Amino acid sequence: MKHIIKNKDIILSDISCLDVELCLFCGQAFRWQKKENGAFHGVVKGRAVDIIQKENEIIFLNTSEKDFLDIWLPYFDLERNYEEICKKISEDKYINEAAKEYYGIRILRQDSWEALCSFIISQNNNIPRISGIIGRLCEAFGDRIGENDYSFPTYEKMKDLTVEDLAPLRAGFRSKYIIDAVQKLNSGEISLNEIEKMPIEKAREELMKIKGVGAKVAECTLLYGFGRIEAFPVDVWVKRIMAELYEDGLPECTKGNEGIAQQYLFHWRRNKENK
DNA sequence: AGCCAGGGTCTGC
DNA sequence: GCAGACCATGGC
Repeated sequence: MKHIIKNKDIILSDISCLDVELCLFCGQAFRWQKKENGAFHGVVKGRAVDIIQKENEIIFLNTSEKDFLDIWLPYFDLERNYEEICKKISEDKYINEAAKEYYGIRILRQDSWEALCSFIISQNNNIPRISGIIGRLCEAFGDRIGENDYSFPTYEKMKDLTVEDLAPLRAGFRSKYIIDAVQKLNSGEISLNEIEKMPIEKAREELMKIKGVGAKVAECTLLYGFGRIEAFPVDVWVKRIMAELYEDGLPECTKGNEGIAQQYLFHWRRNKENK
């Protein structure tokens, strides 16, 4: 893929396995909106952007090359060869079916704290409500960076908050888990920088020291927050798929890319339910 | 009204 | 180590 600068826009061409709408709305990120004009609006690392996808190009509006390289290129995981990975994991016939129907899903490389916090909120919850809670979290405690845009609050910024302070979020029993994560990160008991360098088994253990972080939330944090594409979150939908199609576990062809296979299967299975 | 949602904790065996 | 109650909230 190539990018050029035009005025204040970045235009991406030679698109390879990248469907922006699918990436943003397949259940891995919770803060994006589709505007009436078809543009996707969101905030990452305190930067708001509008993205338009056309036939053969994707336009990042009103940004800079620096932000494109620092933020949007890693966020959409543009340096990874998904073409090749999809071909490999599609040796399995069901993944092949899912990947044909939803070609262009990539794993978004989100901020690790945002991913951790978001997936703590996700437990025993549904996607629209998760988005609502996170939206209220950002509005209440993030920085206002535009008319209706707020950054995701850092854990440093949330340092002195109590469970009662989170009441307006209507996060229910998850509030105490968020506070526990905030405290463990601020005290240094757990370090996201350290987790990033750990082998995955150790990283899992470390994340699960936080109350409200079990296997599934840890796996989501590793996959979406740390770019560990071998992480394999199993939620109710993936559990269904495993029972229906893969009683003996994932096929060999997914090895090393389990998280990407998971994303295709999750979205495929979840959408099939509504037909 | 009851069930479900990108689950986890706690208790009791 | 595993099953089952319980956890808040909102949509259907």
